[in-house]
Amino acid sequence: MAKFKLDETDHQILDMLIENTRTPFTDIAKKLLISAGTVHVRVKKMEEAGIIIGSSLTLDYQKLGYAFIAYVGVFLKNTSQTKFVLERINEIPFVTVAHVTTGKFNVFCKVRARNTQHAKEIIFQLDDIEGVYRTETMISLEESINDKKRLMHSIFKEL
Amino acid sequence: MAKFKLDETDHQILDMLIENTRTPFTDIAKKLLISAGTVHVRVKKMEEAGIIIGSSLTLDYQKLGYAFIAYVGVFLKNTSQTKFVLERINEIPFVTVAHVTTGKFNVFCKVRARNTQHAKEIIFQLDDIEGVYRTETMISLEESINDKKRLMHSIFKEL
DNA sequence: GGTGAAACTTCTAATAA
DNA sequence: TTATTAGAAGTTTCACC
Repeated sequence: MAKFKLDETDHQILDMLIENTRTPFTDIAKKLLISAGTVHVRVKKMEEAGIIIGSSLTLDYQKLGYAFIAYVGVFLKNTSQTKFVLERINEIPFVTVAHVTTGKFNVFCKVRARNTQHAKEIIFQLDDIEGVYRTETMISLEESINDKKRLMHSIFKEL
Repeated sequence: MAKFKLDETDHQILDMLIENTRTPFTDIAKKLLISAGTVHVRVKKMEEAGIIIGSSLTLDYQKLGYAFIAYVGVFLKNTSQTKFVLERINEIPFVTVAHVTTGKFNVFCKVRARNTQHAKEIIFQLDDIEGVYRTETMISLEESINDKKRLMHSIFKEL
């Protein structure tokens, strides 16, 4: 697919929708001094181009009782087992992200849990996977940045 | 604040909105065999309770030319500098997440970049922060899970 | 490309059950 | 708590710039 070219208007539309996906197109139109129809067409184009993949709610996992975040580095006995281990990892609930990485670890996961005890259970499941040599856990004491909007701004400035 | 109790209907509403925040309440109502007004009231309550913090677009960063993901572990010269270093990290564009952690590293970051060269520039900025002893980079070769919906299902099953 | 208006759909709040 | 309802608001299409 040819690279999609976004202009300033697209950026501003994305900017408002990143903040709140339910921002009415009429509001966006008013702010950008264009018609609501134009906003609609542009959003549709970005969806069709695959720039906008979807939209999702941001929930307060703390309020839901899941405040514990850990990162787990996984060492494999053998790199050839990567695919198999990833499939097993995919089956473990509360492992929310997994990356195959170069560097210290072979695979790198993020775990979201209720508490220490719960996290321990999840990490044991990781350790139990055949082909996993050992794991190394980093517990998050405090989350500091998580700013999709700022990332978009940085990207737009460069584009 | 008292812990908010979500029932099965709330779960299902969240479930549909997590998939697509712009799902019309009328559609949700039809599927759950309740009225759109009820959906509206429940969503509003969950927003007021702070369970729903907001909503955001999912963009294809690959298509935007930002396919490179790295995790960077940061070692500090002195733990007392954590706050200062975090503030500096916050100022670096393309560092999208930072966690204070126990375990191997003092601080742990996620970096989103265009390519290796770009990532190198960002990591140099991390290294240059006063109080940072050294950093250790893990490059993501492949992202494997990232499923908010499955996490929600796991949480709902437990609640 | 964009607009503006029409037709259609959805939201939202008040009322009633 | 939920349903109904009706007016307000938003979306989406399209003929025309």
